[in-house]
Amino acid sequence: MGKLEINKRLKESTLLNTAFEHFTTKGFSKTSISDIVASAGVAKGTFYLYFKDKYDIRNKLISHKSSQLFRTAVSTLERSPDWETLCIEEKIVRVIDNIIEQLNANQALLNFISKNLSWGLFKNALTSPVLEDDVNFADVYEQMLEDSPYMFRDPETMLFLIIELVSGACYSAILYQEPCSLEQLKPDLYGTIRLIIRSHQGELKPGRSA
Amino acid sequence: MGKLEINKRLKESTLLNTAFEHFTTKGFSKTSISDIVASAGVAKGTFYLYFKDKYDIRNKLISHKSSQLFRTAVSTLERSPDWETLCIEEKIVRVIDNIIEQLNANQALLNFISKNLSWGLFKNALTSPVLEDDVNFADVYEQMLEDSPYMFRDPETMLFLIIELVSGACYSAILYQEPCSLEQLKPDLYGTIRLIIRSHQGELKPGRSA
Amino acid sequence: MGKLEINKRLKESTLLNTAFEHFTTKGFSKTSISDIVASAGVAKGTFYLYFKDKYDIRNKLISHKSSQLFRTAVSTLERSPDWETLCIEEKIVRVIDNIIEQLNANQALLNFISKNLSWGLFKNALTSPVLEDDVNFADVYEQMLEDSPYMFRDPETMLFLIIELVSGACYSAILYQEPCSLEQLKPDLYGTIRLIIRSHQGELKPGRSA
Amino acid sequence: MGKLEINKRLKESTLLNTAFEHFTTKGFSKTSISDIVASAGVAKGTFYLYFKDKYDIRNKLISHKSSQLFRTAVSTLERSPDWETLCIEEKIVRVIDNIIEQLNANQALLNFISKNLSWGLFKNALTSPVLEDDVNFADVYEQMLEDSPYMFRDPETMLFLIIELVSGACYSAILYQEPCSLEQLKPDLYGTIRLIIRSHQGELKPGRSA
DNA sequence: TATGAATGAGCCTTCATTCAT
DNA sequence: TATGAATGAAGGCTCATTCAT
Repeated sequence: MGKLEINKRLKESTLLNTAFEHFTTKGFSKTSISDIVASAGVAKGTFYLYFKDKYDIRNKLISHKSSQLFRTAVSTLERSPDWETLCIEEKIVRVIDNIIEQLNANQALLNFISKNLSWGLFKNALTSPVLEDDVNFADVYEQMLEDSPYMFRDPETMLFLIIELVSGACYSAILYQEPCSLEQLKPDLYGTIRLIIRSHQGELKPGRSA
Repeated sequence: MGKLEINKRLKESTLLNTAFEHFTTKGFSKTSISDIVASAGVAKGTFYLYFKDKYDIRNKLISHKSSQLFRTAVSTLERSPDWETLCIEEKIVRVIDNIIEQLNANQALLNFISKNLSWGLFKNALTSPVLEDDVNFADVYEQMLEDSPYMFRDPETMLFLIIELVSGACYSAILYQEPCSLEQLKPDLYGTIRLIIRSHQGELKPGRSA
Repeated sequence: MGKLEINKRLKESTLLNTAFEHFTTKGFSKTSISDIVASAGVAKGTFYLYFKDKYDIRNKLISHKSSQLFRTAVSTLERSPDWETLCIEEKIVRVIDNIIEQLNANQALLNFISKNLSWGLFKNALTSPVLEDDVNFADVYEQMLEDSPYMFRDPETMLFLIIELVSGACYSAILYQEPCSLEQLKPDLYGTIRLIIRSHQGELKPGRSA
Repeated sequence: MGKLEINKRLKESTLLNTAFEHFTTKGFSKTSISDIVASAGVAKGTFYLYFKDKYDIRNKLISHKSSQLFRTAVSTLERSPDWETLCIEEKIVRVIDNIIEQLNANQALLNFISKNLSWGLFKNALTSPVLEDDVNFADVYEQMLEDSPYMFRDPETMLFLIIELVSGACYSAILYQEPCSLEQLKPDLYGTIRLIIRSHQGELKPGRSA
């Protein structure tokens, strides 16, 4: 990678970071391109060399940040000594919990992602990383399913239901303590997630034992 | 209510209707006050006699429309001969189903509501009607709980979980057929709702029988 | 006409005047709306209350200025004691000559009009005045034809040919002395105009004598 | 001409061609340098190695295209068996007619040339070819005059008047059918051209017979 | 000769809001 | 209560040109 190429990566990354700063601080629609480039220390025209428009940078940010949440969760959890021994239900709940805690600690990020996320964009984020080291969560999920001794009916819908539930619930509970605090919500929420998983769980795979 | 009072109500109502038309057609941020007042046939200044600003009319609209969804659902269902005999689980699923079908038939409305709804605004919509004949769903819900022979743990959270799940899932399934069509999603979705309800359902109330 | 109405007329007129100043000084494409409103002493938004865009004000200006050229020519010439006695050929040449002299004296105007004029716009200018007292040259021309004892074949094409010839020729001769000075060109030009007129001139009208 | 020299010519020619494509398709001011270089497949900076700026390439294009019109007309007509026998009046009318038909068949070119042509640039085009095989119309015209048995008063002005007349008239008639279609205009137009020529035509040259 | 990333002034236009009438 | 002319900051975006490589 030549010097010039590195420089370009750097610039794109700077723009993404400063844009994120502004989006989370004062919201997407109140952030202007001028704001972004001023903070990034580049000219306005430069912005348009890297991104088609404001929506483009937003979508790339969401993809990137979502991916990052999963990467952090997975790489943290994989280090727990008991990870490999856990059943899929437990694994999923732990991943969710880890992500929720990340969001709880970074409410600006939660606000930004929730307001701008759609399942389509999200699915995309999980499969096509923006930056090179973004994790591909789809692979991780598939591995979990494979490792499980059980078969699963419609794993995509299962994930979808879980994510929609979690994403709406967290937004409200973390940011507004509505209808209750996150801590109060968690048991119920995780209970519901387990119910969803179990209701999609089928028979033992041939030649496997629980 | 004097003639003048009626006239005012009429004007407010006209503004709400034309604003809704524009918001659902081209979105909130692309609708200008000019658009609204032009369609409503009043002067720009007049708008500000009825609403504080653009956000004000949007919020009132969401409240009103959400309320209307419930009112329509409940008043339709109450006419079914078997309504009174249904258990609460069945009642809730039917209400949800009715609303989902309304939204499926009116996707512009779904789009508008989903993009702009938050639990806080929503709860508000269900308890404090904007226009006089908007139903108070909180009362209906409470009545359902009272009619049920069972006790319920944390009914507000239960409703919250259900609504967050449904709202995210519908948005994606109806508008984008993601991760599957509405018809394909329904069994899973309603199954999950029933799981949530059952997991909150407690003992028989004293002196009641199932 | 109310005070407010007068004020609006005044503002439109001011905008037209300052726009003309800029267009003729530094050209259409190099004049910005900012330039215009700054000189006119109004806010930028105000411009758009009076004109759709830059093209709109340009077209209105051309119409207005073209009309004015004819009005000035005709009203000047009508005051000559011999005007009524002149034949149509002579009248037309005098009108053209008067206009050419106006343009010779106001080369910025010539430059502006020539670069932006098209026959369509021009015909429009001659028939539908922008401001109330703009003359309707079409009426004057028709009157000339009527007053003439001769019939004319295709008078619109005749006028068209004359105007296209004059407009191209003047532009070059006045502004660049190409292929010769205006004074040197005039005999030839007017000779050609007379030829065009005569070639369209037909028989005596019934019951008329030359 | 070395290989390198050829390569340069080729690049210049490619740039001219793609620029022409864009100018005629969407107009001069709406064509950007980016558009041109992208189509030409060269880098932006390269453009400035061949042309001073956007105006430079436009002017060169006009010169080239105008020249081409004449070259095509003359070389076509010279092939007619009767060409040598024609009088100058007839020759000029045929050249004009040929050019008009070329423009009628290529209205984008007409539009581009008319909007950007001035007598100065035009005269330049006819005398100083941009590319090597562009014809020098001035020579052809002079030859015509020489071949004619008649003397001509002020042949440059004569040509000037004809061209200004034709250029304005064609623009309007071909592109807008105003004030009438090209076919309807032609007799009048060519009649006028003949009148102009005849009015410049003088005595027989000494020692010549008609 | 050729490249193309970077520039940044400048463009047109929109629009929520105010206020004199 | 109602009007609608006026505001002017702010917006997103373009593009001719430069210059280090």
